[in-house]
Amino acid sequence: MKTEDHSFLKSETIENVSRIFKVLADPTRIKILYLLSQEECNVNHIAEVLEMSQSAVSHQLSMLRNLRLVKYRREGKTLFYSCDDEHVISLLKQAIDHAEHH
Amino acid sequence: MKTEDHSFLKSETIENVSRIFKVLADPTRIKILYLLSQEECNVNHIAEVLEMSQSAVSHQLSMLRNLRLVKYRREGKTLFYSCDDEHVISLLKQAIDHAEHH
DNA sequence: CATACATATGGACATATGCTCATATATAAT
DNA sequence: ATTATATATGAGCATATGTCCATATGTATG
Repeated sequence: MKTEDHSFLKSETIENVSRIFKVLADPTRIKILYLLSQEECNVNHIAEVLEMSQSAVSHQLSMLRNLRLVKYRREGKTLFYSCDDEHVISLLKQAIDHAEHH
Repeated sequence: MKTEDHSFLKSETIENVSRIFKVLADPTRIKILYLLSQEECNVNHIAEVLEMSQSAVSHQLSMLRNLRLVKYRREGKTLFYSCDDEHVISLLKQAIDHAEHH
């Protein structure tokens, strides 16, 4: 196989792929996304369930929002977050499956 | 849905999932793994094709070796690396697909 | 308008990560 | 043994990341 025969990835593609996996590479975000894949949650609920500070959760949600991986709806003072990217959840669940069954 | 109804992830699972995605989160490793998914390569070839230093490539291969994502065979002075985890390659290719077709 | 509650955000700090540089190891050939 | 080639590795450094702390913003209620 010669060098010319490679199918190279566009650097834009590489950056996007990297971005997806970076999100999924942090234990906290894994927990948040997995939780949200099961049910819509408000911020304090996430913080309590995952035993994290409100601030830490909010910072992570901010990131997930910017990347369009979660969305939210408001109900009074409360924001309910939920998943907004089925494909990323699919990647996550596959990895979980793989990790659990070794 | 009550807190008790959640199916929680074991912390060991979370760590393993995180480990998988951390590997895939770096552009350099994405390129290396994608290249190796196409053909078996020796270290210098990888360095040339990806325009990286031999040292940088070798460090990354060391990591990928420790995580059993790549294997190698020796031919004289030369080491030929190839992929050794089909599941991780599958995750990578899905993400590439997703990133390319937006 | 004052207060309380829910969430967001900016700055600081500690840790992790990936690269470079220099050097070590391994193998082959002379 | 000496030299050349291929790869590995340790130390150091610059950048990125995730959390805490303090504070700001937004919304409802009295």
